[in-house]
Amino acid sequence: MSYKEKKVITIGVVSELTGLSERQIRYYEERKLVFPERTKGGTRKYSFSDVERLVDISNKMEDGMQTFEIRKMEQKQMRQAELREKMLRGQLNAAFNIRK
Amino acid sequence: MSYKEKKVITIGVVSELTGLSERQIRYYEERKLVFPERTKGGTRKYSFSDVERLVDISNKMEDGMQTFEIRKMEQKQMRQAELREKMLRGQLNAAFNIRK
DNA sequence: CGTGTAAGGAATTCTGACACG
DNA sequence: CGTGTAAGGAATTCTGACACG
Repeated sequence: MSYKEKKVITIGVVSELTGLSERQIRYYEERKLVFPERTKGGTRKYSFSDVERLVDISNKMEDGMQTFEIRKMEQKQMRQAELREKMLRGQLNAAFNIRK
Repeated sequence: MSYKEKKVITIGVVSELTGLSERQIRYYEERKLVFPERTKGGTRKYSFSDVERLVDISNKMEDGMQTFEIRKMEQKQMRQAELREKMLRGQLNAAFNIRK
């Protein structure tokens, strides 16, 4: 796994990197927008990817979007990405695998 | 600056990532082999690059090398890198900048 | 020299709740 | 709904020191 995806950053540092309060960061987790890992002791650990996501969320919140709208939007993008991949696979199969 | 160089990881996580004890990690800092940053409160923060360096140090220690030898070796590599760059610059100057 | 450990304290994080709106 | 805050406790980290070798 790349460094960008590795969950190693504590919430205090994430707060500094994003400009968000720890309260906000925990709340966005409660609303299923970010998914930190935990140490054995229970301390949250985030990735740089999470930090990017949080900055993105922050911008959308400033634009007046609500958390459930953001979540819905991300899910939609997820579904579309899956759809694109599925279609691509289908075309590849059709092209190379004419007969079963 | 790239994610790899950003100092964001606390010593506990570094310990897990490297397999080194916190004691060892702090000692290698004392011996000038790693240079973490600090939070306002004084907590150490490391980069993924530091983690790589620590793994490297760990291997050298297992090979029976002493901390001062490791430091000396790294300094030598540093000097050689500088030298190579200086020579490269000189050649570029000679090629493109014939007259002052 | 390199590392483990117990010690005491400080910084960091956690959760659940009340508040405002 | 989204966020601030005070509260109490637990996890994490820090430093300086003693120990072994």
